[in-house]
Amino acid sequence: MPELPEVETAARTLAPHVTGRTIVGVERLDWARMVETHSVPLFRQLIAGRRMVRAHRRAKWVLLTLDAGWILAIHLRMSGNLTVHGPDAVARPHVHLIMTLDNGQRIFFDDERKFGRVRLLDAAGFAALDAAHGPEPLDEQFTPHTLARILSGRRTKIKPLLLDQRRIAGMGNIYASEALWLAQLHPLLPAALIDATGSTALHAAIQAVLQQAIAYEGSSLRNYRTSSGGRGQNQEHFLAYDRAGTPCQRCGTAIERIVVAQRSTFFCPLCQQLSGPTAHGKEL
DNA sequence: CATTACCTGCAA
DNA sequence: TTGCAGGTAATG
Repeated sequence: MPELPEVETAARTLAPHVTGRTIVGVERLDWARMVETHSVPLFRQLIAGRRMVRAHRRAKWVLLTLDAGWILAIHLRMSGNLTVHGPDAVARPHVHLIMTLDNGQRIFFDDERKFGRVRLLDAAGFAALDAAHGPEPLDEQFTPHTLARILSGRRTKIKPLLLDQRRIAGMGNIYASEALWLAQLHPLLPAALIDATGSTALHAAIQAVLQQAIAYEGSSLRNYRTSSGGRGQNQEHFLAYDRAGTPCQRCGTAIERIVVAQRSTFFCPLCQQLSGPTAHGKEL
């Protein structure tokens, strides 16, 4: 499920509930593979008694900064949700991690498909995680020039490149299609063939698509909920994703679905051409 | 580069 | 029953 906007929403809505609170213990942890860095007993022991200093996001990781130099990094993968509940809330069986706080509130990590992961990282571990990811697309340092350098010389198709977390952090299957639609770039266009006009348009499109989605608290298709339990609203504003057969909002042509790098990809065959006057591409 | 694996649930 | 789902890592 979650891409950058959903993870950002999760971190933001979690922050006021966790900042300054202490984790008194782990009430449930029934899926051992979830914890990638430690055995379950050691993990339970290490986070018990830790005070949480901050909740934020890097790439698609929710980061809970703890005292004693630890960072609890949580990846929601396809179906994960982080929610906050009171002492009496009943956790459904898909909740595989429950952390109890010193005020009686509990954090549920609900994860139907069990792909979600948590890591308890020290400073070096976090530095490695950070270094494994490309720039944050909403940072000031991410400029059209940054993007142009990422694209230059890469023979890979633009859509899979946008999904490569080592190149750009946080984009996923929904927002890659949305950004390419907005920038009028064909998903199969080789990255190196995108000219300055195209990379400038793509830069603006990536930021616009992500900022809009954050403003709507993410896209809720199946599983995703905000940390307070609500649905995001951005799915009401898709212009390409999941719109195969419906008219393009620019030109009226039916949106098409193709498979690129094993992922569903949606685009307008008229507005997003591999070459031609609207292609923003170098001559092929 | 493509395929498979990891998991579960839902719709066609 | 089959195919598909917002992600990623591990294989040929």
